[in-house]
Order: sequence, then structure tokens, then C-alpha cells
Amino acid sequence: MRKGRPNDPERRTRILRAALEVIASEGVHAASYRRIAVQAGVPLGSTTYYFADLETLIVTAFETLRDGLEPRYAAPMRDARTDSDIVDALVAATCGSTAPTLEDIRLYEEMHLYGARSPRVADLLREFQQESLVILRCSLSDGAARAVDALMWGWWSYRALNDDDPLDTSTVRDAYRALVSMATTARDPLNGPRRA
Amino acid sequence: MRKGRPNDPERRTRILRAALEVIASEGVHAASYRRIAVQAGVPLGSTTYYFADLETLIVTAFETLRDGLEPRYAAPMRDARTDSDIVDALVAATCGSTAPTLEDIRLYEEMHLYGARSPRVADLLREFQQESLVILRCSLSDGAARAVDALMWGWWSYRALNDDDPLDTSTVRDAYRALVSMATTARDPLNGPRRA
DNA sequence: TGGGTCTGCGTACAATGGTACATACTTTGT
DNA sequence: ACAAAGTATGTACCATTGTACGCAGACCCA
Repeated sequence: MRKGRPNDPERRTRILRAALEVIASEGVHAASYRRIAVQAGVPLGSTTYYFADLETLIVTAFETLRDGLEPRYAAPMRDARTDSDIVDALVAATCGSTAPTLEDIRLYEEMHLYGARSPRVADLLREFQQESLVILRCSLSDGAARAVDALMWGWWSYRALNDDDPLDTSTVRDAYRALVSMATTARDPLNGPRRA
Repeated sequence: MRKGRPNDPERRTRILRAALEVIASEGVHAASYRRIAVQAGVPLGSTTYYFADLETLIVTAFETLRDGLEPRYAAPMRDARTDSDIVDALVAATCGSTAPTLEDIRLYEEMHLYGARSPRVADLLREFQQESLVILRCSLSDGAARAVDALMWGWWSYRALNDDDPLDTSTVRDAYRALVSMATTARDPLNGPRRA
């Protein structure tokens, strides 16, 4: 009695992708088994088979977001050497070539909200944040990293709300420049490095 | 045949307040007629009587948020005269005495998300934002005002996610100081004023 | 080939949702 | 005091939801 392999190994993945599509376009509250099944083009029973309860399905779907996030966001940041490089990378991540799509931002916002009620998703979000902070702290003081992180989220949020009014690149650049050259607070001796 | 007055004039207000309470603690998706009725201590029919459909109830509830927002947030900002005053006011609005409670932040986040699907709420959010920008532009350049607005939202969001890990006041202060003294971009000649 | 196990799916059910509506209660002008 | 208009509510309906469960193929080892 060896374990059988699924007939359609992509099915599970397809369901997860469909879940994210539904969440992005209709919101988490609309993410039902049935709605996701329709989006994925699979029968209802198929979704309940792969995911015993809806919470698990949704959380798992959110988890797959990380894989898409890391490379796009982190790589340019790690390669940055000068202050100017860092600012360029931040601008690009905010409203440039490496920035998340409006759909992705929607997804993060849905995730934030779901996280307010779901400890598992809240942990996931904090992991995202820590990951981002770790990257930023390679080049910035702890305080600057936190501020940059908060500002980027604020601008993403702005984009989601005003999708017809794109951010002004030079304004974004100036703001990051101001934060990057922000004085170290010199109150937390543990985090010394200001430049890699 | 004169128009009759409601027997309980506070009932409508009580329903709206109950709606916000439910939204803050359970999320918009949980804001049903029945749940709100229970919270308000009124019969189901009472909620459907005052608000023909649920969308109207929720949007109206969100609208009442503005009345509570303006005085707390705007007054200290308008009174600010020096850069230092402005920074103080911003810090206070972020994590100090005039800052929104965690419950209020949750409410704004729910509103953001609901606004992604409801044009009426999206308009309301843009009004909030414009209002905030108008106040900030009394003291700051347009670019700095936008950056400050985005950063504040980012930090509120942070507080909502990490409610046990309060923001470090001096970090917040340093970041605002950096943005407030941010160079004017000199690319938009319409908005000149840097100081009131 | 035959049984046992896992994969995959359709249906059924109890719970909950928004909304419609018939009914009762208040107030008010005459 | 009476009736009409507006206020307020309880009930009923239909749609939708998550989930339980039974049944059918597919696969593996003997």
C-alpha cells in the first residue's frame, strides 16, 4: 500500500492562485469555497479536499505571496552600495519597475485586515516586516529602516486609493533621501552600522 | 397630518455607533443587520427601518468617523508655528496624546478595504486625505505634506499590527524632522509656501 | 486479478445572510 | 375622540455559506 500520487498535481496550486485572484478582486469576505472553485475551474469538492477548512486555504494562499515578494524587492536593495543606490532602489520599489502592482497592494491590504483577526496571518505579516527590516538595516540605521518601511507602506496605500493619480517620482525620491540621511538616534548602542 | 417624530430619537445614532463597534471588533464582513442590532440592543426591524440597505448603513457609519477625527487631529497642527511645533504635533498624532486609538486605526483600515470596492467610501477616504493635506500644506511644502501623510499612515498601520511593541518616540520624531526640513522639489511652482 | 488505500468529487444539511412585508404602536390635526 | 400618516417591529422567504459524508476511480503490492 504505497501512497498514491494526485492525478493532477497542479490542482492544489491552481486553487491557491484562484484564491488570491478572488481575494484581490472581490476581497477576503468573498473568498468562499464555491467562489474559489469556480475561479479555479474545479469542482467544489476539490477545494474542500485539498483544504480541510477555509481558514487554512486562505492562510496558505497568503503564504505563497512571500515567494513572489522576496526576489523582486530584496535583490535590488542588497546590491545597493551608495546612498544614491539605496534611494533609487526604494523609489523603484515604491512606484517604479520593482514596485508591486495595484493588485498586489490590494492583496497586502486584505492580508493586513485578515491578520487583525487571524493570529497565523498576523505572524506572517510580522515575518514579512522583519524580513524587510533586516534587508534595510544592511544599509540603514535601525530608526531609518523603520521609517523607510513605514513610509513605503504609506505610499503603497496611497497608490491603492488613488489609482488614477500616480505618485510624483521626485517627491518620493526627496522623501527617501531625507530619511536615508536621517541622523542616527544614538540611543540604541546595539545597532551601530549606518553603511554596509 | 403632520410628520410624526421618532419615538426614540437616539436610536439611529445608537445603531451607527453599534455598527462602528462591530466593524472595529469583528471586521466589516461581520457587520450584518442582525449583529449590529444585537450590539445596539434594538430589534432587527429597527435597523432595516432606519437604513434601507446594508451598504447605506455602513457608509453612513463611516461618515460619522470624520466628525471625531477633525478636531483631535487638525487643531494642534494648525496652531503649530515653528518647525519644532509641527514635529511635536506630528509625533503626538502618531503615537502620543492626540493619536488615534488602536480601535480607530482598525476602523480606518477596514474603511480602506471597504473603499476598494465601494466608490462612496473611496470618495470619503479621499476627502479625509485631502483634508489632512490641506492642513499640512499650511506649514509644509506639497511634497513634504504628502510624505508626512504617507508616513503617518504607515506608522499607524505598524501600530495596528504590533500592538504590543509601541513605536519608539524619538525614532518617530527624527523621521518627521527629516521630512519637515526636506528640500522643496522646486518643480511645482504653484505651491510655494514652506512656512506659514 | 483482487483487495486495500488514497485521491477526487457530488450532494445534503444546518446555519446565517439580506430583504420584503404585514402588523402594531405613536403622534397629531381636526 | 377619531382617523390618517409615520414610526417601529416580528416573521417569513430565498439565497448562500461551511462542512460532513458517501461513493467512485486510480494506484499499488501480492
